[in-house]
Amino acid sequence: MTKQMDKRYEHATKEKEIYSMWESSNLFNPENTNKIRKENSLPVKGESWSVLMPPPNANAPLHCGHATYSIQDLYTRFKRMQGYSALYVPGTDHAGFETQVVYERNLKKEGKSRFDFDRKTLYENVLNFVKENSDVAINQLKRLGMSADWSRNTFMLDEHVINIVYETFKKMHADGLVYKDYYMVNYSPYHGTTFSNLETEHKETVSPLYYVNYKIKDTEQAITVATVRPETIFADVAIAVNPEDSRYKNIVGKICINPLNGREMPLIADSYVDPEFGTGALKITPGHDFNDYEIGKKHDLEVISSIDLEGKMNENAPEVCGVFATKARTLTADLLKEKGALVKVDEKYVNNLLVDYKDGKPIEPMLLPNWFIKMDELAKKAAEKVKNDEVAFNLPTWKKQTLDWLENIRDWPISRQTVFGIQIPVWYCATENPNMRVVFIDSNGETKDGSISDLVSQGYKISEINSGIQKLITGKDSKYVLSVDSPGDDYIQETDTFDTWFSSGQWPLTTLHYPNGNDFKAFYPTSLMDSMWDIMFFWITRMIIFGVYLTGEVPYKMVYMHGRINDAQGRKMSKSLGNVINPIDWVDKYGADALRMGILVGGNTAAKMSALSEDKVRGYRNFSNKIWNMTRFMNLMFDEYEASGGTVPVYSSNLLVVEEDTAILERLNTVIKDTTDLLESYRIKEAGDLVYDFVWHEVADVYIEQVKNREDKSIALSVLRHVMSTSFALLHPFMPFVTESVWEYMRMETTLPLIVSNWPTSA
RNA sequence: GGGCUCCUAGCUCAGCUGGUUAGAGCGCUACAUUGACAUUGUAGAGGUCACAGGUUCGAGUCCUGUGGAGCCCACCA
Repeated sequence: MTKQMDKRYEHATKEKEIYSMWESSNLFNPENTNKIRKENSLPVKGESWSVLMPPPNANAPLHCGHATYSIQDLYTRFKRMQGYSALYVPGTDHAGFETQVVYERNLKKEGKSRFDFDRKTLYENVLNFVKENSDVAINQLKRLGMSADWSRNTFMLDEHVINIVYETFKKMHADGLVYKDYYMVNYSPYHGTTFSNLETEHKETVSPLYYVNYKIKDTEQAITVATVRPETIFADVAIAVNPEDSRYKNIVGKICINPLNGREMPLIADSYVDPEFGTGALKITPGHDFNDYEIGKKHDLEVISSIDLEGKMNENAPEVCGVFATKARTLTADLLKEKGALVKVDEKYVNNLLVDYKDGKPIEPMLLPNWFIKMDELAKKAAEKVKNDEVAFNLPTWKKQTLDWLENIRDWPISRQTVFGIQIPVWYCATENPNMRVVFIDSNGETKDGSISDLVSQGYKISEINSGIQKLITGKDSKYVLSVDSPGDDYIQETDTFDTWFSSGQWPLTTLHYPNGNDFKAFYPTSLMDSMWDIMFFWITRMIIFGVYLTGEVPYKMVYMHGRINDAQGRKMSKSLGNVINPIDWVDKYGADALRMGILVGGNTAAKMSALSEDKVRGYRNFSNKIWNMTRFMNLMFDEYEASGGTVPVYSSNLLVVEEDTAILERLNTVIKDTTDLLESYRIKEAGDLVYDFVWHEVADVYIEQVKNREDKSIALSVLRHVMSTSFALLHPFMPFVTESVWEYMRMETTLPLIVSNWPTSA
């Protein structure tokens, strides 16, 4: 008699027990599982198989999207059972900017801001903030059943990670791929940092359109220009019209007068200007507009800035100097009106305002010195690999999109003005760069702002400046030394940090300890990369770029793009809709297996979206219970038969089976083959559906009913045990907990846990 | 403006390279339930596969167009 089974499958207690059994037996570690399989005479392939976890934000709870990590776990379990040296490498991210934003919100509640701290203190505070709850994500991932090797857990700010990132930067610098330049960047005065193009959005906004007259020099004529940003007129340097525009042909080449400051500006012709739009005349402000900057370069125009880094008007706009740009807009309009230059205002004009993706706050295009990576050569090499199918994609569209992006790539601005991140390893000598501007908190707690030479002559020591530094602003041509540690007492380190994607783009290298680590040798390139399509360009493509650049190989052989998990009605989950599902709630309620099945089989992970409903998850909870009760019933039959003196032989093909047995065994054989093939071709849903249907509607509904009436119980039970244990093994990657739970009730000779048992093979 | 995807039962979706009476889960209806499971079983209703053309012996599946939904990229002052 085996021990009694509960009437129901109690997922809450079972899942806890099972996971700690796996963990304490070290069954997620490929070296150990290989050893165990060998000891048990199970086949071990020499080959390794690996997948990296896209690092969730360390201290934030998981959202439903993270439940898709089940895909990674599914394949790890599948490959582990097939005898590969299967490794799932976990990790968490510092999520630099994201985390800093959250931290700053907390500061705001305390009535403080980032400006109250020097750089170092602020960094330490944010890091502690992250560390306080750094295991939130990890513990929840364990609840989902992730069989990741936690002994290899990597944090994005681990020392070895930072070192690799530094080495890469040095190599890129040595290869001439790094440069510093003034560049029109997406600057957010609100966040105090720049954003990459990928991190900005356009938001439809009603903005008044102002029609402004610019007088033409030595005539009574004027040219009218429409603009939504009159405050930038202070920085206007030209007016452009389309060369084909007959209305303006006779005035091209003349000089017009800036209505605010009287600057003499050329009237130029450029085909960029759309004669149909507005008045057909465009003011050119290279200091505050991306397109104008390009036109300005083409026509060799001066770049003037009228807005500073805090979003306030500067000395080039004396009438409104110190006023925030948005406010200055109406003030400037009033000024124009006074001067008789304002023709009319269209109050209902709708345009697309550039904002940041995080808070939707306006972006100010600004000319700032920035560190860049030259992308053309890097992208070209990566594109070649993609073109040659050195990496596979689960859908052809992802290959196409990757190539499109790689072929139209622009240089990558990698400096961010956030504190929480990996500081760029560049140092500036104070004496060689006397004009660098420094903002720092001195030993009296006062914030000082000025050029380094002025501050030194006021008696400040470089050491004092260094310890209280907040921000260093250097020019494009400032002299610098590339170094991780300070090259001397006279040096100040660059305060900019790397874009988070610069470090996470090297995730396959950092987690595996490139270039000399054992894991790098054993597991690179990895086998699978699974991610949602929204970070295709941020992350997936950049990992390819870094991987190819440093190792000559794409860091993974296969990219599986999964879709977004929507609510039951197919709507995107969002706080404002109030339809956000906490995945852990459903793990509590229905079990991790049920949630995993809801994602993996209830929807199609490869589709762009997939709806997740509570009904579905409940349905799969019922399936868990079905599995449990099938096992329970099999045990009751075994007990009864054995109590009457019978013995059930281990199944073998020599058994004298009847027609009913042959039928189910043949089906089992087909199911093994099809499930394996479907999984190998990444058709997860179909594989899961197949086993689900077989277990419930063929084994339980039909075969078990037949067994009830069988006279030859020994044969029937032997076949039943074989069919059940085999199909539960097929189900294990989908529903690891319940299948492992019933495994010990299979009355088999082996005590080997299912997780390291053999993947069934068809006859 | 450029590119892409989707439209199959009340709901959420499968149907891969075209081939028997179009499938699943949930929901619904009726019945059953004295060896496990009511988190159960059996049976059933329900679809002119968005629409219109075309290719084909044959189209949900391929092509063209129309309508609807959505996504990505770029962005007009």
